[in-house]
Amino acid sequence: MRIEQATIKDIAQELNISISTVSRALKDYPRISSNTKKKVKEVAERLNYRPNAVALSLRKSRSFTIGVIIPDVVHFFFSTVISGIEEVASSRGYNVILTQTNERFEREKSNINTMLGNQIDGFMISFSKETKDFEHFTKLLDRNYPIVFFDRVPDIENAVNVVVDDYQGAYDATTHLISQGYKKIIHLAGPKNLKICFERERGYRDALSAHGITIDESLILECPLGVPEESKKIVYDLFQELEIKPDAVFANNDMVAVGAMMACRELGFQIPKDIGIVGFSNWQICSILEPSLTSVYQPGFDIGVKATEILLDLIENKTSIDQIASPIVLKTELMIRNSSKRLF
Amino acid sequence: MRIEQATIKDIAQELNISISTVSRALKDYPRISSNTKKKVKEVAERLNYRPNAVALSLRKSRSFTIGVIIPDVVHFFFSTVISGIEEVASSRGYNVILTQTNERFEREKSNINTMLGNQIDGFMISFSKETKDFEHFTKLLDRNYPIVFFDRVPDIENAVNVVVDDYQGAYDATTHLISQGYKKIIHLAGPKNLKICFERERGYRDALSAHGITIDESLILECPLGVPEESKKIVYDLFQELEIKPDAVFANNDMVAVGAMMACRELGFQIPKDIGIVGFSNWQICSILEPSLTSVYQPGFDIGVKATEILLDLIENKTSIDQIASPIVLKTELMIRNSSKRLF
DNA sequence: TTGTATGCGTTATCAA
DNA sequence: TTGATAACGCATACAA
Repeated sequence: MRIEQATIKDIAQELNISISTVSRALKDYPRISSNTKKKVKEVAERLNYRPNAVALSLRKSRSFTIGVIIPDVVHFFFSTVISGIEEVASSRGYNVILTQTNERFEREKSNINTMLGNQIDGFMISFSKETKDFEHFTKLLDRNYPIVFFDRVPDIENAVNVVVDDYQGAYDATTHLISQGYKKIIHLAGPKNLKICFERERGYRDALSAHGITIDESLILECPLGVPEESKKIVYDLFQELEIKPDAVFANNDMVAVGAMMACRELGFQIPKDIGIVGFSNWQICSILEPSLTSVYQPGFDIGVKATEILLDLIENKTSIDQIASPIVLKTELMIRNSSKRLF
Repeated sequence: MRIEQATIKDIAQELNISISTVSRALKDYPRISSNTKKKVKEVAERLNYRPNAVALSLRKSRSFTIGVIIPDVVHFFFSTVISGIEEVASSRGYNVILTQTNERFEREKSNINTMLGNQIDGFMISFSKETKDFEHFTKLLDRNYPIVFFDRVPDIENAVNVVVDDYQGAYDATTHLISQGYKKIIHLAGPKNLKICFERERGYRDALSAHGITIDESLILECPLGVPEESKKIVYDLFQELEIKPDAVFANNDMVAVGAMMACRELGFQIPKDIGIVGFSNWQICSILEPSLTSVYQPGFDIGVKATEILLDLIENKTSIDQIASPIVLKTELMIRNSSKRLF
């Protein structure tokens, strides 16, 4: 049933030499005759020998595997991050084990536990929306277990965090709206326990203040689910309520922005003439929508790359936690499109 | 540096009993006194013992890990499939190792090789666009190695394939366009070496024939890249060329359909009045676009679930290849939206 | 230059 | 009911 992989034992038998010689010959140890090396390699080739990674893991207590824990694979941003992770890991000879938590705290904990049993060399974690307690992380960090957090990062000591500059991204987005003459700007916020969302809101607030606009708390609305239907309803209702209508929306993410667009459309407002809209994430859909959606680009792939490089360096002791200036903050970029371009 | 996990040896020492007794107690072997069991479990709990999965793998030549090989993680369809895979695997106690080929044949082969060294219990594969030679698959299949192919499946003996009914989906889509009064229907096809694309084209052709429409080969255009820019240009150029303009587009996927929409918009055609458009995959964007895009829903999550269930059953010898009626074909569903609704 | 023996953590076989 | 030991595949300290 299972494949019969050749082992160094098979090679040794075939050549009537010891397995240690084979082992050494395969790894080009200096003190092995080149003749032996040649013969060993020939047989290895012929038997299609591949080192048994499991045996190696056991021997070295290292598995050359990193564990990735994310809330949801089906999410454009996370999938780009995974892509970056996979790219670096694979090029440096590591495997990637992937699990999703579906935004559940319990699954996050159990996934970590399973992976621990699998001797993985380190974790890359973006935690779930439910996660409010970080003990399962600190327990590992205390024991010096290599973990790099990305995007959804915890505010705890010694954590190595890789994030995008959510604050600056939000600040730029809001400033852009202001510069286009929009004055009464709604913010559709995300769950506040997520630092990223908090930071985006902070950027929004600071941008308003910096431009002398008083912050109107009733214009900051939380969209915990982050789906278009939700934000559509919220925006729709808000517009019905208010006498003086807002003239712009800065959304915590693109899906939420889309909901806002839908609401505006139904209410008969023109975008960007009556209402300006800016999203966050710069998903593929942004350029496809009509009007195209201005959004803050988050370098997902780069986050994956950067975070993985750091993790592997930690694992291979090429660096240590105290040498890393955490958080590592990657730049966002405001992609200005038609949904917010009122002045030319 | 690394975590010091407790082993059965530690438990044995603490209780002054042998490791075999500990091993057996932990697994509730019948002939172990319940007193011993209780003590062992207590200590295990206290030391936070977790069985070392790597040692287990070595011992059993089973890793409880399945390898997933896909072209690209950053792809809505594949990410939904992964989600389904992860769901089933995790609930049945398996890990998922993920690699992407980036549509490269060489990476496909090397990824498979790496995973083989990792003692993974089986493969789930959707092959790359470059893959035209299936020897790396047949070599494994010949040795009875468990593989389940999904979506992009090879036409080889003994392969277990899980696909959606691309033919029927395309047939339904085209029939729908015809029923809405569209007559001159373009097909934006995918690369023909992919069976899924071939099947979609076949469905298109058969639907036309079945309704007495002669197939015009000049209306079948290949969009190998499958990005909006490409199909936009192709459609734009075609419309410039032709005297009698086509009145509908059936696209091989949603992105290609979006390109067609863009072209139509620029050419001043109204959708769905002048031109009807139908895509394939039913991405999230479909309902967000203006007009919303009619598309063929592919049950990605279900594919992942079904394929994984079969793979795990194969691995656990709950079924055998000859008992499986391959291909397993999952139903598509035409999601009719505004881009093709001309009659009411 | 090569061989022997040990151990990584676990299960299974045999013996007690 | 329990214990000693071999084995899974490999790397390596120690011997030769």
